[in-house]
Amino acid sequence: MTNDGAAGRPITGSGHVPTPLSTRRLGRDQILREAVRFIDANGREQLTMRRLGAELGVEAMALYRYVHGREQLLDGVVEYVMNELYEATMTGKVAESWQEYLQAMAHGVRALAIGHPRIFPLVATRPPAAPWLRPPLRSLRWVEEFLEGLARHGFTGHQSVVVYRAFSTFLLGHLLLEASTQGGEVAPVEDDVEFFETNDLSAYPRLLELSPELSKDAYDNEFEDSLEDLINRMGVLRS
Amino acid sequence: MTNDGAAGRPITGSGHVPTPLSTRRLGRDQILREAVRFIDANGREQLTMRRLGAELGVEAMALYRYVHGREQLLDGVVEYVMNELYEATMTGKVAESWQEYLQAMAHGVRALAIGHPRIFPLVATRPPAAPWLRPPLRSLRWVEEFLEGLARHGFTGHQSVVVYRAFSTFLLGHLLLEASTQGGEVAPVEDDVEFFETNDLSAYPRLLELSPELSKDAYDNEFEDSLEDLINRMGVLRS
DNA sequence: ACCTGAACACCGTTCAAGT
DNA sequence: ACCTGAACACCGTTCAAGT
Repeated sequence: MTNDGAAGRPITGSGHVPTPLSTRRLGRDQILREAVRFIDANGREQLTMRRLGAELGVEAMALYRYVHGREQLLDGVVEYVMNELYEATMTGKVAESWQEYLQAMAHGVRALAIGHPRIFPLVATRPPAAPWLRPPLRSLRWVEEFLEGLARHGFTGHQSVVVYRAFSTFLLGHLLLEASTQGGEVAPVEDDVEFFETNDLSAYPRLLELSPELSKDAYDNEFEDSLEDLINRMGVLRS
Repeated sequence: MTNDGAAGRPITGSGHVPTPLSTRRLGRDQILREAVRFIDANGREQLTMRRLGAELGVEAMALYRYVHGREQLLDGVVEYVMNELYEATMTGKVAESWQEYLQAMAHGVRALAIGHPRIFPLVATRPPAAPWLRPPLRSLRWVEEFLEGLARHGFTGHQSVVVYRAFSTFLLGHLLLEASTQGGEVAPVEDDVEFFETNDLSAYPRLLELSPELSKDAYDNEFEDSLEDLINRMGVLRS
């Protein structure tokens, strides 16, 4: 598709491999970047070794030189967006209070979930590298830095673990929900239409009564309010 | 595999179709039950139309008479376990207080997650029928009854919606985490070994220091403690 | 060194054909 | 009415072969 024409490829002189212009040499980073882009655009069901190859102007088999297989490719995709998260959350200026710190971390992860709604379920559900590396915080480097930050703000080791656990659970619940309704496999409108066609809500009076309120998008408030609750709860640890 | 021999099948008399004994006639329910059993045993990656057919002593194509395709089959699996949940939580004796009620509901869903750890991710991540039918509570009938129960215990419609939202988020975060470490695609021991072989934790001093505490299984306490917090928070609504 | 062609063992799904 | 055989358009992955 984005193949820039083997026929008209400019040959750049001297004997050796004529590195195609613009299309940089294939490599793990380029592959992962393209995979992320592809999933963002088409959903993870559509991602196929063969299609990803085609998108990069190469046969599927060429990818195996850089990733061990499809599963490892998906792990690589998770790794890729976690690196984005690291850049976004860990390289800015330091927070003044631990409350601000947790706020910044939470909003950073949320931005990832909203920015890549079709990738976030992978971050949330791929089998983790270590059993205690809890989704959606799936990067050793990120978690190390997170614990480090907590320590800087006066948390003991034990307290940090409690915070890490509560924090990851909180993010998983809120963001997986938000991402999966956003990056919906089905367009929301079509969804509703199909739904009311095939389901007779009249058998469910309570749902019928509350469905207007249930349909209201309240993710922003839910997130902010529960985050504040979480932070308050964590404050109790320190007293 | 469970095919009981077309060769030795007993013909039961009069002209019409000789319903095979023990192997009941193929039907949607039997297919879904087998699919659930199969995923519990082998994981959802292994579930294939062809293999499921074989397990039922039939070619894959025969399944299409009862389920529209693989996606619908997975939806059916979710439906199946949600019906189990309904039986488990909604047909017992009624709770005396709303706190007891929420406790019972929460523990019911947790029992589902622990009882079917390899199916729970489906319940948690399949695109929902309606955008406001929030995972992991993926049954109109169940949610209707849940809201009904809240009303019985004196919650207004608006309050019920708030409770439903907080409750679903809570369950999603806690149980998806617990289920995915339990129904692990990789055995936990093998996991740890592989992990320490391929990752040099010495670059992460904080993780190294805290890894013993991080490895501790604390799901029981985490669940009970946060559930209590959640219930307390919901209590504030009513004041 | 890096990519490809051909091949293998699988998929989901359809449809005409068998009983 | 219910199941199957054959076929189609795909997969992931391997490996010897090309340049």
